[in-house]
Amino acid sequence: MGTQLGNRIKELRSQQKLLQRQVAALLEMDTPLYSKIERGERIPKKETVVKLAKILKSDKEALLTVWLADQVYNVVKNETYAGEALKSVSKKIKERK
Amino acid sequence: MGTQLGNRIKELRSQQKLLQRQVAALLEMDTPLYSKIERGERIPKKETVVKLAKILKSDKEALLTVWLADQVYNVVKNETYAGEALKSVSKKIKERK
DNA sequence: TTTTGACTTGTCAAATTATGGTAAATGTAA
DNA sequence: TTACATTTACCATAATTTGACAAGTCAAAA
Repeated sequence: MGTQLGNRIKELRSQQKLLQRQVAALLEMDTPLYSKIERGERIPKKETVVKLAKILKSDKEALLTVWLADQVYNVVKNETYAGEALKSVSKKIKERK
Repeated sequence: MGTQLGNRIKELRSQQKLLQRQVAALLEMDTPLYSKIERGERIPKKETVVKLAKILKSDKEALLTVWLADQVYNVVKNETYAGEALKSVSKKIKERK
């Protein structure tokens, strides 16, 4: 399958009428690697997501959120107790200040 | 620091009056490694958690849930948008059947 | 149908991180 | 101190991740 981030940046790239090759160049990576990110075969670094937000004129917070969600999903996707675990982490997170 | 799983198994082990050395032997690992798991310096494999549930006469589901929560927490702990990301993953998880 | 350009696939070496162990240090109770 | 439980420090290896390159597919243009 794909990732939320991959789907989103592909959509944004189309809207901006940019080629993978062009975005890849701005990210200073090669096209195949960028292609893999769009298809969810690779998850980019946080720093790359920040650059992508600028290149694609998108909201940084929104992109970083889906990027993080993709990573969390990877951890829990095949787990029986994913629901309970997520709930418990949400609670713990809220307690931090 | 520490992990939920580490705290829980330490508690269970004390209740059973077992030594780290004994639990480690049953898990077929050495004591320092088991010690690290209790203190949250290492996250054990899923399989190890299942064995631990038997050794410590605990509920398998409960231990696996905290084990998974520890891993999710590791991914999001320093992230600004952790709350939103967790929420989005919870939603996605509920949709799967 | 041949060519062109965008995108994808497969593979690989290098870098990074995880894992599991040994030896030594520390703590603690008798 | 002595004996034993636990922790810390370190290290070698294994597994995973990363970024790159070569070659492939595919669609549209010529």
